[in-house]
Amino acid sequence: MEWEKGEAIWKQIGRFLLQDITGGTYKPGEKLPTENEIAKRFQVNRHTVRSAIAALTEDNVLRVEQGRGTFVQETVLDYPLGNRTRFSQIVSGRHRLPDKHLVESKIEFANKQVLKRLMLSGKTKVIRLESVSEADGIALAYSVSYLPAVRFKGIEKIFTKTKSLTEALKQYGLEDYTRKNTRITAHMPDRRTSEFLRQSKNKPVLITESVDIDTNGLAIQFGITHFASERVQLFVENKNINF
Amino acid sequence: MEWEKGEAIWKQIGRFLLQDITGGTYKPGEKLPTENEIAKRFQVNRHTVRSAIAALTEDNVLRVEQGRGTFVQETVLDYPLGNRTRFSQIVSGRHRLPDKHLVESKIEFANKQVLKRLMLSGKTKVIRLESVSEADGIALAYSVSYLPAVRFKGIEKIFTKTKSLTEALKQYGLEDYTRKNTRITAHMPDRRTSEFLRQSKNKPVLITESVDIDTNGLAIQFGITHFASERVQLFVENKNINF
DNA sequence: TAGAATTTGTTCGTATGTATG
DNA sequence: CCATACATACGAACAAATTCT
Repeated sequence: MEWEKGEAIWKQIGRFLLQDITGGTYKPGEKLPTENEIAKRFQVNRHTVRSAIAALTEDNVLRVEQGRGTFVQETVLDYPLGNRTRFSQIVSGRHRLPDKHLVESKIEFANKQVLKRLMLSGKTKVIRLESVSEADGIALAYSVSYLPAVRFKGIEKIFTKTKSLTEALKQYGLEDYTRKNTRITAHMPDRRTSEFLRQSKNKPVLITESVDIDTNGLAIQFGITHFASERVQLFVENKNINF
Repeated sequence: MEWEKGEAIWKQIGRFLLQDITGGTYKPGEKLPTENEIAKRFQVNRHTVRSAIAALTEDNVLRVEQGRGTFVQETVLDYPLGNRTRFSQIVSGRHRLPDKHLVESKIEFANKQVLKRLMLSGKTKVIRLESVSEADGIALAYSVSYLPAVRFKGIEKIFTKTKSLTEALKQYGLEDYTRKNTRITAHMPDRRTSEFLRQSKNKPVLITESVDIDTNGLAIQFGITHFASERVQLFVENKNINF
């Protein structure tokens, strides 16, 4: 291997690695060879390789996990939290192919939390929809939604066909709805969640709880969404309104 | 132990436990006796105790951790993400006593990420402030802030005295500033962070990255805040603006 | 780092009381 | 009076997570 003079070798190695990544030799999420192997390939000391990796880590191209290896950083999806956030629109807007499939649906009595969020009371039946959202076949989120059962009877069938809650709601005459507010927490995933997201048990999930309301202010959906923290970051754009 | 007829035993046990909690026998964050011990105390089967605990967990009074025990749920602080979010105001507004103390401050050259967020370029010096935010003496967040060094020279001294960034900035003639946007992610804490937050290594942290700008649109602060996910939940209130 | 002890989670089975038609 | 369903309560055994040594 010949090195250009006048530029640090680690910088040149960094460029080589970057080419391998952009060229597709190492794909997002994939493990790079060990530092020793890379050092052998370029005929340099391991420390030189580490400098290159450190620079690429700083630039968010690589991610190093002690004891495991070096990985190509997955491109994280910026998920805006607005009052008109629609999953499919966001993903398509990023030139990625959205998909959302139903995992399970059933009708049950609402518990206290669901009742409160849907602004209901008494013994009320709700439809519980579980779904997994993907972009380019990679799982991004696992959601549980609750809708009033009387108003949206049979919505799970339409949801399965259209793969979109927005579309399904249209069939019930709901042309428009907005998000009231969103609560954000972080937790370790339970087994079910980490399996759906195909994400390590040791990586946390970002959880949003939100309520959608129709134009009359009636609650139509209470949703709990578990985002794979590895692949999604939430984003709040603050409108510059001075009160 | 005598049980009232006409009401399930587990419901009565639930009330006893709730009294112990509201009465202060078990304080927020504290561990309850084991299920077996509680069962022995009330002379019932462990399952019966579990029913009572399950109900209190549903009501967000208790929190159960497999292998560790049952704990009194800490009251979580709703932390709104708005363009005028001020830590001290939020905490005082919840009738809790805010405190924010400086851990470390130094001047260094900005790295790429900081340069980009502060909308700067070239080799620029920034002030790096590390601080821990508390409410009633309980750590809620650990923050790292970067400010342009030229403009805010010596701000760490004023910050230490006033314990508030807002106040410190006023001394530099900045009467007002707003938050541009906020990025939210979740990660496992490094050792330093989990020590500052006095939170288990196995509990995630909620991380916000945000930029504050002055009334002229100039970036004045880039901050990375690590919230104890156990004790804080973020909150986005969606303004109901129909475009 | 390997294993024991502790603690909660899950799944059997059994039995009883109560409400419903 | 009977059949059925459901909630309650107990007991035992084992699985899974965590902590400590």
